This record gives sequence, C-alpha cells and structure tokens, in this order.
Amino acid sequence: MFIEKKASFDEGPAAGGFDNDRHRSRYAGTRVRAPVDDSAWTRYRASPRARLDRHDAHSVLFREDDAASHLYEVVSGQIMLYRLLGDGRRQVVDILGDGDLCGYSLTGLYDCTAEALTPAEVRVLDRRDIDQSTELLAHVNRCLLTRIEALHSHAVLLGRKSATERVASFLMRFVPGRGVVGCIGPERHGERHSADTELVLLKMTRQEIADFLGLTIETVSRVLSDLKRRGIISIERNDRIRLVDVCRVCKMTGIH
Amino acid sequence: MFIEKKASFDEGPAAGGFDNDRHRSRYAGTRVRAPVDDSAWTRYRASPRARLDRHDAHSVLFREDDAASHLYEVVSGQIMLYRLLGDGRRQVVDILGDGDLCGYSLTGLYDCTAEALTPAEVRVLDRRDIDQSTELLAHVNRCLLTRIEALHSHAVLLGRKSATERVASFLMRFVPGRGVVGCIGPERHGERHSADTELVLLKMTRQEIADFLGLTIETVSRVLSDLKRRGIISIERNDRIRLVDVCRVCKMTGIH
DNA sequence: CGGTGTTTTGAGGGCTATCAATGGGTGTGG
DNA sequence: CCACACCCATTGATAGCCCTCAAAACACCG
Repeated sequence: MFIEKKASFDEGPAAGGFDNDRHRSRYAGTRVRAPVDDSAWTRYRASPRARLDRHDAHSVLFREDDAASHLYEVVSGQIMLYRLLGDGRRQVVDILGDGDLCGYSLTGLYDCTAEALTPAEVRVLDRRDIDQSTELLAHVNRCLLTRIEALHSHAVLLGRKSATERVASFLMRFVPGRGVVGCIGPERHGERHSADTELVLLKMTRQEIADFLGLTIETVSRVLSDLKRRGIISIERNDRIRLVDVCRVCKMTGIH
Repeated sequence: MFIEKKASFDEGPAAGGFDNDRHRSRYAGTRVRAPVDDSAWTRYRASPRARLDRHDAHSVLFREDDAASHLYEVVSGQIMLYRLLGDGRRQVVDILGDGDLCGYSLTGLYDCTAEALTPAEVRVLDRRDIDQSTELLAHVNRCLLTRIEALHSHAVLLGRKSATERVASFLMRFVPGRGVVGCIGPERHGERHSADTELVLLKMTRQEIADFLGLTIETVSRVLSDLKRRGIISIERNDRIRLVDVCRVCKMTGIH
C-alpha cells in the first residue's frame, strides 16, 4: 500500500495545481472564507528569526514521533501530512498549500510525517515569538480552524463516500470557487456561457492520491478510467486531467 | 443510515464514560500530552460574560450552516459533531468531552452540527473577549491542536482500518492511559498484577457509534458479538461493555 | 402484557481490495 | 536513434469485507 519513494515525478517549475487564494476554500463540502487582516503575521514572517527552507519534492520536513522543535509555514509548493500504521498502511491526513501551518505539537512529538509533494519553500518559525502577540496567535488560530474544517470534510469523505465520490471530490479541490457551499455554479462562472471546463494539474502520484482518499491505487485508476470512458474527464497525461464538465463532476461528489 | 432521534437512551446521572483528564490523550494512536497552565482561561470562564447552558441528551447546540455566533466550551458531558451529506448519510467527525471547544468558525457559518450525547453543560463564550488576550488565545490554540491530533487519528481509522480495528480503537478510547503511544502496558497498570480488565460505559447508541466509525449499525453489532463470542469482551448491557483483556483489545486496534 | 424502538442475527449482493499481468512513458546507454 | 530497463499506471480476474434488506430477539415503558 505504501512504498517509500525516491524518484521525482515530473515537477515542472509551474508548481501550481492548488489555487493559492487561502481565503477561498476549494474543497468540496467546505465553505468560502471571509478575508482577514494578517499584516502582523506578514511582518513577523519577515523578521530575521524566521528562516526560509527549500525542499525538493518527496523531501521529508519532519517525521512522526520526532521531537517537535519548530513551526512551519508553507510559502510555496504543497506539503502532505501522513501517518503510518504498524504494518505499513498509510493515510495521508492533510494536504497543505500556500499559507498553511504545520509542525505544531502539544506532546513535544510530531503526530505525523510531513513530506513535500512538490518543490516547496517553508518558513521555519519559532513558537515562542508567536506566543507573545495576540495578532500572531489569532493568525495561527485561523490557520488551525482552516485545518479543522478541512479535516471534518475529509472525515466525511473517508467515512461515508464511495470511491467515485472520493475521486470526484478530490478533483473538485482544484477548481477555484466551485464545489464549495455557495458554489457560484456554471452559468455565472465563465464569461458568456463558455464551456464549463477545467484543467487540473496533479502534483501527486496515484499512490499518494489513493493514500489520501483511503483507497488503493487500482481503485483510483479504475475510477479515473471510468470517468474518462463516460466522457466526464479526459486524461491528457497522467498528471493532467481535464474536467470536461465541472458541474457534472461536482454532482458526483456526494455533497448534493 | 441516519435517522433523526428523539428518544433518550438510558442516561444515568453518572454521565461518565470518558475520562475527564484532558492532559492525557486516550484515543488509540494519539499521544500523552504535557500539562500546561491555563489559569487565565479559568479566570475568563468565571467572568460574567461567559454564560453557562445546560443541555439534555440529543439536544442540538447548533446546526450546520447556522450563523456562527458563539464559542462553546464543554464543561460536563459529551458533545458530538457531525456532518450530513445530501442524501442523509451522516459522519460523526468528532466527540468532545470536558474542556474541549467547539463552535469556532471562519466563514460565519458552523461547519457541522453539535449535538449532546449526554446531558451536558456548556459555557457560551464571546470570541471578542478571547481575541484580546494572549493567554486565552494560547489556550484556544492548544484546544484546537488537540482536536487536530484527534482528527488525524480519526482519518487513519476511517481511511485505513478494518471494522474490527475501528471498534477496538473505539473501545480503547475509554481506557485511560492505554492504547496511546507510550502506553503504560498491562504490567505496570494494575496494582499487583490484577486482571487487566476495564468496564466501559457507552453513552452512544449503536447508530451513533456506527456513524462515528464510518460503519453501519449492523456491522458494529456484528463485530461486538464476535468479540463477545471470542471472550475478548463481555456485554453486560447494551451500554456496559467489559474489556476482559485490555491488552488484547489494544492489539486489535491496528496501531501496532 | 402488548407496543415501540433498538439491537441482533441471517441471507445475499455489491463494492473495493488483492493478486497478477500488461501497457506506457521516461531516461540511459549502446 | 533505438533498445532496454525501470517505474508508474492500467486492466483483468477473483476474493472478501462490509452493506443492504429482512426478520427475529430484546429492552423499556405505560
């Protein structure tokens, strides 16, 4: 189910895939967020105590049960968090993008492993600095709440959705402003009733997708093939999937 | 899968079930927490702006998509958080006990429904008060981190564990200090090598357990019957389950 | 002691995992 | 430039776990 990977999987310099607007949730089942002022956070990030690290794809930031020393803020790229069971089963519990935090710990040990999905930049922060400012703490608070909402959505996906619904939900993650509660719908989206289509650039292997969705690699593959056969998506390359009709994919997520 | 419930399910006055020591995680796969000083929080709770509400079992504190007005702290009893899919499938995403917080929102809408599992007391807090104190914010942050760790564990359970492993993990929630990383083990636990047994008082119906574990009511029932047949547990009443050999249950959680 | 709601048990089927083989893309070396 | 190797993804066959539907057993209550 989980095999340690070393090979790099086609990382173009355009490491997009995720929409970077953090104030707009993209995950099917979550909500659109209100904008907030985090200027204090921006100032803190620029302070000399905050170091910037670069990671290659598949580089490990920290490992489950390592001593938790730092807090990390994703500046660019994507980071996945996962846990392992004793026999090697893996569950990707979260996927982080621009502005998200990880590495916080109550126990002194990291509760999961953090691994870069793409080349990534992370700011390494000192917890003690943050604890002295209400503005910084409030920012961290908002980040944690964002994670909690995402984890709630993910629990629904893992506990109650079929394989097709999981894959559809996963694909909808990459469509900005759609598949969320208060979805703007296909009509108002494109200019002048253009085709409701979207190109998704996956930055994950089938194995990583499967471990995120609580499925096997074969099932993910089968579902994608089935969606392709039905003309709902077209697979232009393994990591380039076109949603031919976004609304149709959205309707398959199970949230309606 | 989910039927609206009204009937009360045997709520004794001894609404225990969960261990109330928040500084010790009990959920299989999570870690033991370090104690922290939250005296500022204690003072704030006592302030006149913090109201105390009482809820009966199955009373709803707030509903998914309601306007989020307040923050809630569980004082006594247990609260479950759940989300519904359009066709009525339900997933219980979290179960809260003494000291846990819920009701925070970034979007202005609650992202899930909160319902009392037992008679419960909740303190209704004002977000604006908290946002002005580093100590209060730090306390909230710790509470949120606790939830995130629990949600990570739950994602592993929902995504990668078998029905038996899920039920075993669920039962181990109720055994203080066991089934966590750094588990004290059977030898050092009892005084003078007493039987490694534990009585679990469930405050949830089979339906609620099933919706928490991402299973059906029938599967939960079948697993429990099977464990009983094998002598691993004994069901003294529907809501009283004796773990005959805690260590054996622990080994079935899948975390080893 | 029936009535109601919950839990257990049974039979059967569907969905997803498992095991195995094939296909395809990329990089390397002759 | 092609052959080969390697890794990843796809496809196929089969098995098994858990869900669904149905009925019986049980608990609680008036």
